[in-house]
Amino acid sequence: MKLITRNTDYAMRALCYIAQQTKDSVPVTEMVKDLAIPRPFLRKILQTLSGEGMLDSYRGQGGGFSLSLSPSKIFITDLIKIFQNAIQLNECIFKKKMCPNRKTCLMKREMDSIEKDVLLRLSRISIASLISNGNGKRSNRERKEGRYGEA
Amino acid sequence: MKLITRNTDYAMRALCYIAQQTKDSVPVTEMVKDLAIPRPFLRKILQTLSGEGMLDSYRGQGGGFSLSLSPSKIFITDLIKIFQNAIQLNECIFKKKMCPNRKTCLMKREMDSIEKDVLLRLSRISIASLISNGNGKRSNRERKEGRYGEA
DNA sequence: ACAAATGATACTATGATAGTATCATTAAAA
DNA sequence: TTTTAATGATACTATCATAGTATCATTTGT
Ligand code: FES
Ligand code: FES
Repeated sequence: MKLITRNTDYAMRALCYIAQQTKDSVPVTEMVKDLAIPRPFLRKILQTLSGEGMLDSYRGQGGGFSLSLSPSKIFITDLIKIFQNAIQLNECIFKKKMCPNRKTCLMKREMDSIEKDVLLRLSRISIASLISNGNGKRSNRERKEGRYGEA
Repeated sequence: MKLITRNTDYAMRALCYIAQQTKDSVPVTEMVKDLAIPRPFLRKILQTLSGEGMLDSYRGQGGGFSLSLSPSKIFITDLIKIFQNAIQLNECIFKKKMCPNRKTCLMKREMDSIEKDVLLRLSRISIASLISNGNGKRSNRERKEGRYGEA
């Protein structure tokens, strides 16, 4: 019963890391040093993020990755969508088969409600909200713009 | 991202089913007919429940299973504990390794909080609460009318 | 030219989930 | 007492998601 898988989690942290750098772009080599994530795995994750438009990438020497979006506009739910399968807490096994009445099925109703709650709460966690407090310094960009986490 | 796996779900439904029977004990054969769960799988699940003290079992012809506890004292969290691994929504991957400060780690704090919420809500769902309304086996009338629920 | 980076893509490993399959034992009923 | 219908115990298999690895190609700054 895991809500967050490693690639999602790693992605979060990598994005936090990048957000906190002042450089124009951050290479994997550097992240690996600080984040202790297996290099090929992190590379794959970053490539995916790049493909999904969350990161801009720069090839060649001196290249690396930078955020495409403001840290306050990147939410953990975005990453879940990218890296994890269905956000679906229970599968409603007896679809058409036998549940007497899906509209009144308490099991389904409760699960749906819990799921809604979870997603709502997750959808409030942004990169900005994570780096704005305790998890490290704020970026220059944030400091300049006076942004404090939160959407 | 699944909160409830099949064995937990099947267990819930089987328990609901048993709770609704008037007989002293319900055999697997009968449950399989109505619940459309693969027989050997359901058998395994019920054996586990029996071993865990959720069901009493009666061997031999005319045997079967009956609830050991009142339906209002069987909660979905009990079943999750029995059938699923750790209830742990995120794994806190960077344990002692690198998280600047575990006490202030926002990621961890948020996840812990969400997890607590989910468990609280799940801990309120009992067999009794599920059978009190529309759920569980189809009534004789429904069976006669050939109604197969569905939304 | 070389070194340092990403892009693309295919492959492998592990573990959890979701089952199946058998044989042994018990107990009611014929 | 034999048959039959049930559970007990236990081992096996299949599938899928997660969690990675491994290579080669391409780009780009020095
Ligand atoms: S089982 Fe899916 S709606 Fe009741
Ligand atoms: S990463 Fe586990 S506490 Fe911050």
